[in-house]
Amino acid sequence: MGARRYEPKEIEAYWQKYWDEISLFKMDPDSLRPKFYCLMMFPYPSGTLHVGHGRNYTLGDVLARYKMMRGFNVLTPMGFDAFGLPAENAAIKGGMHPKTSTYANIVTFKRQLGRYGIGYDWGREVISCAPEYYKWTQWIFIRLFEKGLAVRKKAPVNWCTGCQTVLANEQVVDDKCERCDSKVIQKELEQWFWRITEYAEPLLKDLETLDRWPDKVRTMQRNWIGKSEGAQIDFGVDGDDAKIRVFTTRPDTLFGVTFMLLAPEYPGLEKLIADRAEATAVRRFADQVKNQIGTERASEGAIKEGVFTGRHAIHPMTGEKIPIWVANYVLMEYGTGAVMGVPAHDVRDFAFATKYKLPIRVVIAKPGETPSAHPTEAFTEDGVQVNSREFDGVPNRESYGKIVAALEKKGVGKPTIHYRLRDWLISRQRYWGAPIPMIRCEKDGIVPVPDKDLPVLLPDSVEFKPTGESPLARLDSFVNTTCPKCGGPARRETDTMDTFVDSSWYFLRYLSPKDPTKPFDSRIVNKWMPVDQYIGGVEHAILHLLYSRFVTKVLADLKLVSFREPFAALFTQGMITKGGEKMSKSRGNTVSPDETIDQWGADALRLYTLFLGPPEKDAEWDDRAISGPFRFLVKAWDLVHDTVDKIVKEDPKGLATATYSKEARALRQKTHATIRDVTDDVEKSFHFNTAISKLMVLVNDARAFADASGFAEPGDRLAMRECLEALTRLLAPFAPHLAEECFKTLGHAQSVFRDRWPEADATLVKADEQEIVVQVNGKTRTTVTVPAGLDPDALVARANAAAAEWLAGKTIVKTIVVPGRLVNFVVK
RNA sequence: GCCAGAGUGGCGGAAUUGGCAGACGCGCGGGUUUCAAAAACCCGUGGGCGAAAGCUCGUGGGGGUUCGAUUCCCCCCUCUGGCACCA
Repeated sequence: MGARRYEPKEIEAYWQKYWDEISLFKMDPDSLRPKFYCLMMFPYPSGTLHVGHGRNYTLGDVLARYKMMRGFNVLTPMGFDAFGLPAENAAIKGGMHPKTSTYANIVTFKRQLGRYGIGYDWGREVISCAPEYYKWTQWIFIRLFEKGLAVRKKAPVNWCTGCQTVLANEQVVDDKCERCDSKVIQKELEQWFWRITEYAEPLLKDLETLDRWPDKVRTMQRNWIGKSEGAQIDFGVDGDDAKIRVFTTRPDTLFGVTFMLLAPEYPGLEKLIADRAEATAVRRFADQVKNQIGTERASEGAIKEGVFTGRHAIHPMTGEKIPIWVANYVLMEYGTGAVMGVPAHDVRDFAFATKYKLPIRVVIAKPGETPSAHPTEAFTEDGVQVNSREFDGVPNRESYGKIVAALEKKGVGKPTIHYRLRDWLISRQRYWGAPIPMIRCEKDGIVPVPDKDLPVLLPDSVEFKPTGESPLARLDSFVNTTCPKCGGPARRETDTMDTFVDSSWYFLRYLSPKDPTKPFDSRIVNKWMPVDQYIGGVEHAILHLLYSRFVTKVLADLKLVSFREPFAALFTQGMITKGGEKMSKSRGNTVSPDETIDQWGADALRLYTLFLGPPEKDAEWDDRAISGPFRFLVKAWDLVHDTVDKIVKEDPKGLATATYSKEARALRQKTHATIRDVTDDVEKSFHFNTAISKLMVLVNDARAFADASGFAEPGDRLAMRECLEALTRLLAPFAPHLAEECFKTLGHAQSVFRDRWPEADATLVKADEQEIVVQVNGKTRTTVTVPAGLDPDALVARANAAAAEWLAGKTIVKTIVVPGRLVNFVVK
């Protein structure tokens, strides 16, 4: 029986304190070792952690500890995305001031992370709501303003009726607020935007360089940016000097245009209809459509409706008169708000034309076929031009460019690219965020706060009930100021910034968290960035990751950093579910790490979290199943403590020259195969679940060996010692407390994390014997155990003998030999 | 609708380049121990047939390629995620 029982409570606090004392997680700025920047998405400090949150930090901690053992100078910082609505909403409901509750929650989070045995370089902690941090968020805002990338403009914006503030496009899901699920409506407001659209092309193109990001995330970003190539074409208006510019991806269908469509919000609409008999009807229709929201209007299922404006456009190539309609399915947000209607080759236009009995003209046909004069559906495939004058007979892929060239020559069109991406609306009419550092002066207009006056402090005492206007606007002492240019009376901007601004650069601040003179030190940042491994939830696939990439590119263009992508590798972990649902306080299905640690210990919790399944996938939490990993820890502990006295005196130098029994050789083989497998699982795929299962197998095998051996032979003692030395190191990133304790038991004086990860000996990984599958007609009948590397003829002979029962009376037509694997006899 | 990803025992999940399907763990059944229970340990555990040896079916469904398919190809079904009147 074990000399000492495994008691997690007795060892975990000790080692946590010890790691702190030796500054295990402190990055060494002067080290010559290769750097490894291991970053986990910093959390919003809500009430308390649950084990679902814990998965993210556990993964990062395992990686950080592993990389330490591989000889890297590891940077693993942590901080808090501390501005945000939940704290403010709680305060409104009568809770504490957001600042008080946020800092209290941070204390809780840090304590919980500590109990997990998760270590960080806490000396680098950043808290986004601290003035020392948001000073630099404001500083970055001003740099963007100076570059013309932070602009105030009037636009239709998303307004969350629950949060009483505007939202970015990315924060609206199915017409609802991503955060609170309230209805989101459109409002025409003047707001601050960051012009991320200026970077649409590099944001798209550089995705190609991110080969260590999940394809899924790259695809999502690509779709979100939504590039489409086409042409802009100008149509004249009959009896008016107006021009209608359309964007189309199908200039090859130009000769099939039989009507024009305008969005109800089209700016030139009123001028076009003012003197027309149809004006009243058009206005009524447009107003009605404008009042529809989101999916009601803009979804494929929605009914296509429109009205004739009484006006005609002039076809740029044929001079034909084309009726102009207003239609609900034309969106002002995309393209120019005007579309050319080609019913023969666009399903939407076809539906519209059918409904309003508009002409349908086929201009692309399948080669060799005469198109129907009355098509029953839109033909959207490739073909050759017909009814297209000089382009007839040309395949549409070729005519595409030729038609654009012809338009260009006439000065009425040119190739164009459109993106779906919208500018990033960063204003928020709420309190708990970084104030936008701008001043409005009647004389000088919008003026940035001078750098020397930063930060613009967020005042503590404010009545912050949401009214649709920023709470700061009601605080005269905040609003009233003087113009930095003319010294006259001026008013401060009272909106605060979207919290995604705070999180779009925090990974840079970790590198000089206390620097009072600048947001980050370019020299240090250029050395440490990009992040070597970023770990976080897939819910940030677009929002945070796109914004961070954008800000990085802007900083690169400002010559403040020398890299254009912040995260070289990204890992997105899956959710942990309970009862098939996401863990959340409101569902009441959260599992507390504190209680789990009280019952099973931090190492068991970590191990079970990792053992649930591959970390990129969602996983279902089963309270009972943690007993498996716990029992494994007990077995590993007992194995070390039961055998240490018997093996400890052996000199490891004898390892290479000793003689080994068959069993001892098998143990050595298992040890080295496990080193190889666990290393591969960690290194290649983060598949810690299989790594742990292999360690379980090793412990089971080693236990059987220990029970059978009296350790009288030096070979047995050496093989066992080798196994335990490897086991404790391999286990260390996963179960660090237990590993440290066992490492000490084995006689080591320093931390296992200051030791080296074991190396597999390739010659020992190979087993002495192999079990070969013997098949007859592809069906497994038996197996034979043969010496490794037996020549094929001898192998077939052995297999033949073993399968005699199934081969009797048959003729062997063919024999398939896969060395080291199987022999298959094909018989008749 | 379009684009990804997935579908394997009662459950979570394993399976190099196609080569013993179900590793490892939970649960379950039986046993040891105990006055008893818990814990621990040992044995068993995909379905069907069989006393057993063994046979047979089996990785969402249907076809195909192959000596051999969870793996490759075609068609279909279901689920998850993303996009969705994007011109």
